[in-house]
Amino acid sequence: MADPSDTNARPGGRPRDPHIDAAVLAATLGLLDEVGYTNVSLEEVARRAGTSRPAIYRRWSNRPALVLAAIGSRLDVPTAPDTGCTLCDIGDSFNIFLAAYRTIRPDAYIALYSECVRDPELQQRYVQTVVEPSRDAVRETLRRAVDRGDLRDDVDVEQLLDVIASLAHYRVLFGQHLSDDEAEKVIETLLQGAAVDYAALLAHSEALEREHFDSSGAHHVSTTHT
Amino acid sequence: MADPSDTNARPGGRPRDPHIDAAVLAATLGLLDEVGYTNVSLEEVARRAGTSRPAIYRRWSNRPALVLAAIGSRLDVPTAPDTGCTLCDIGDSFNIFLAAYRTIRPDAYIALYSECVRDPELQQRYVQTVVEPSRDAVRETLRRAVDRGDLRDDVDVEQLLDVIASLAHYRVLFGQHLSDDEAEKVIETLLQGAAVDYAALLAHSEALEREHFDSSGAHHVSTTHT
Amino acid sequence: MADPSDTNARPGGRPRDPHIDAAVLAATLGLLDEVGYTNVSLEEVARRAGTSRPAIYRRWSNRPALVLAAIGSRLDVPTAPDTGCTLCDIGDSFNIFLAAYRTIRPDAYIALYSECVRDPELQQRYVQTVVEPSRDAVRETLRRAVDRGDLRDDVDVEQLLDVIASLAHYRVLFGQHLSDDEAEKVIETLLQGAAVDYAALLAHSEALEREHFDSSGAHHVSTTHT
Amino acid sequence: MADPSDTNARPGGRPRDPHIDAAVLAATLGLLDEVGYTNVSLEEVARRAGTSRPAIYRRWSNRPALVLAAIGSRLDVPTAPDTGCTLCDIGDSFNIFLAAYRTIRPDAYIALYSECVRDPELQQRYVQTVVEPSRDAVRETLRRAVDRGDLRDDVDVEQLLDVIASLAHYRVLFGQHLSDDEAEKVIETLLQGAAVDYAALLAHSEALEREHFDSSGAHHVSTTHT
DNA sequence: TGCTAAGCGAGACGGTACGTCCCGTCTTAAT
DNA sequence: ATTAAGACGGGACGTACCGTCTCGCTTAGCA
Repeated sequence: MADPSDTNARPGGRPRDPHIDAAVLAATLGLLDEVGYTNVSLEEVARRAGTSRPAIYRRWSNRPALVLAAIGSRLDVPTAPDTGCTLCDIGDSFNIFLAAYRTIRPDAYIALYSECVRDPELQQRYVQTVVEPSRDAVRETLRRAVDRGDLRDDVDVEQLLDVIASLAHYRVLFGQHLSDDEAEKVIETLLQGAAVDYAALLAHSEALEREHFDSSGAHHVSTTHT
Repeated sequence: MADPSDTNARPGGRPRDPHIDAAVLAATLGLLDEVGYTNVSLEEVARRAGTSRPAIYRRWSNRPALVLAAIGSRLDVPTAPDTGCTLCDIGDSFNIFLAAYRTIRPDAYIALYSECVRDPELQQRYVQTVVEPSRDAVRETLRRAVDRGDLRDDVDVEQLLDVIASLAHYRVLFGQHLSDDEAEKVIETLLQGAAVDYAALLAHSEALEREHFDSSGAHHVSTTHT
Repeated sequence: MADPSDTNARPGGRPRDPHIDAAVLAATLGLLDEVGYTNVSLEEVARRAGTSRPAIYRRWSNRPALVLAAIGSRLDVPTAPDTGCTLCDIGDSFNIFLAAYRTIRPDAYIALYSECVRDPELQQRYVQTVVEPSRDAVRETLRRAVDRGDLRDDVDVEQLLDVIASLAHYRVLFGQHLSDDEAEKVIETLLQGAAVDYAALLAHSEALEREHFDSSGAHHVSTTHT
Repeated sequence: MADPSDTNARPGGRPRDPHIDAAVLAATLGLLDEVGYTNVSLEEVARRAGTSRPAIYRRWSNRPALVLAAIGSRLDVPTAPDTGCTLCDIGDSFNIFLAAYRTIRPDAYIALYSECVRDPELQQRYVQTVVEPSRDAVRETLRRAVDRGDLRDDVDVEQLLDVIASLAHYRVLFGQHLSDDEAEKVIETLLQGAAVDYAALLAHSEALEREHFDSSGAHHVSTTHT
């Protein structure tokens, strides 16, 4: 995943110097921390790693691939908490997503991802490296909650995952990290629901739709509601 | 907002040629559509607009500022729907957020934003140009729902907004646009709640916490749960 | 000559601020001394003179015109020495030509002249400002020597002037200023002649020419000489 | 000399494309002929040569270095004539110096040299490329004349060279090329001498000096002369 | 153990685009 | 009417970096 086995189906010839791999990854991370993704130039990485640009290109096909590998080498795999307190565990989900942002400067992810997007394979690797591990952990938490009967068993876990993950990312993206209190409140809303009476809303919606369907063409949509 | 009034509080001096403004914005949008944000070079923009790089720099301080202005000039301000059907209106919220992605290629936003992030002022302008207008429209929808009594009045509208907006962005980001069906399901969860019995969960959580507090120092946290 | 009367046939309107003239010339000379002709930018001149570029252009049509005026304002008109010693006076000629180079850095002249060359009028003004005054002084010296009977009266004074002036310039140009001793030796050669027997050389030359003319076509040019 | 071997003591690395060298030199000469030194922009040279600016900078460190190389590639090395007629050979010296000005537009030399002056190494290369070859040829002519006994053997050949070279340059510089007739007259003066009686002039000068020395302090310099 | 060739390291290349300096001109307001 | 001064449109600069090519050396595997 993080190792440069990309282009490494090598039968014979001179073997690669493994010190270069390590030095390059370290230089990349250092530079990334200091100047941000956009300003990581392979030129400078090579300089710091005491090697040359082609040596890097031989290992990683391009800048995003390199940086992704470097980030992957630093990120550690999160594990799902299991405190017995469903509410606490779910509340902790946000922290799991946010952990990655405490390891690597947040803006790096956006910039990196913005380049990965252009290459399907790279994008997939990004997801596998950065996104999936956290989701796996949270997914387990949610599954457990469903299993315990704490969450409704018709809940689409994957979708709930999306909601939580996206909110975490969104807030980091726009500069306002989610506080624990806010996280708690969001969880409350998600679990309790925002509607006073969802069933009523649904009924009303269906009634309207039916009415609209009946009077097709005519525009006398009566907007009666509670 | 989109016009280059940045540096334009001019008492004397030769006035700017407005044709250049228009030509540059048009060239920028064209290039953006064709090659994506990363490959928009001011060199080429200038070439297509039939002007010079300095003329662009005089109007916009850098590439993200230019592209942001160009995008702003194309994006039109969304308005909140008011069909009388609360569920429909809220369901439409996703579309409002997604509209921006149908006007400009999605990857452009990520790449652009990843550069805006580095400059607080630019970031703010990004938010004002790209993010806020949609949020304003959706906020109105949600407010109206609360006013009607369709949503609980202790709901934090801003937070709900975040949840909806973030999900929309997240899915676009990772390449899987939200279908109408999915949107409907998400709304259902949000409004109805995911928990079987939220009150019970809360009570349990608090019980655990109390217990933990009582036995301070001792680490015999009994993980009793259903 | 030095004053900016170039473009100044002004009947009415707002009068020019004479302080600007002086400030600009001073700024030009200062800059010229510091950074050399090539690096004198009107931008910087205007800045130092506390005025604007158009104000300069209004007075002098371009950079060489300005610098020429500035140099002219510093150069003072040389006068012919008259010590009674013909040899000394002529020897002093070199000093007269070199004086200009001690007032303004030599490389400035070359660079300035290289731009003046492109405009006949400017070139003429350069000659009038920089070249002629010195030549006038030396011409007087030479005339006096002829009048006294110290120089042969079939000597072409203007040509002798060229020889002396050109040597002075040439040596400055190529970085080796003429020492007094060298000057003395050159004068000696010029006055005494380099040939052992000029008449013989002339006769031989004419003989050869005649011979060559006679045997037109045939190539038996006998190279007999002393 | 003319080739860009400046920075080319290369052990490893990709070799330079020699076509670019040739194309750039040709483009430079073409441009030089058309628009003059000052208006030779590396931008345009690169455009015409079908290459890029950095490729030029890699070969020549700056504009004067490039143009000098280009000129050097066109100039051919002059050889000393040896017609047996000393007078003719010497008369031809002017033509040797002027030949360079018939190959490349004269103003280019001034402008080029004015930029070379600022860099000692460049200036030296200018001299080697443009000045020395002609001087070498003429030096040989003069040496031969001395050897033959046609010129006095106490004549400083190098100085005589300076006089001839400087006059040639001076006249070109100031726009009046030396005609053959004028050249002949100058040679006559140089060889025959301008003074009626040089020995007398010298004696008088020395007498004056002695007198001045005797009456040190006292200023009764009697200006007696013939 | 010696030979061959694959593949390595590093240097330099050709080229794109950058952000800036400065030019010469136009415009407005003031005199 | 003409100035002073600000700002404009644009040409060119010198540089950073990209992705690639070339070289000479190292080393594994076959003889």
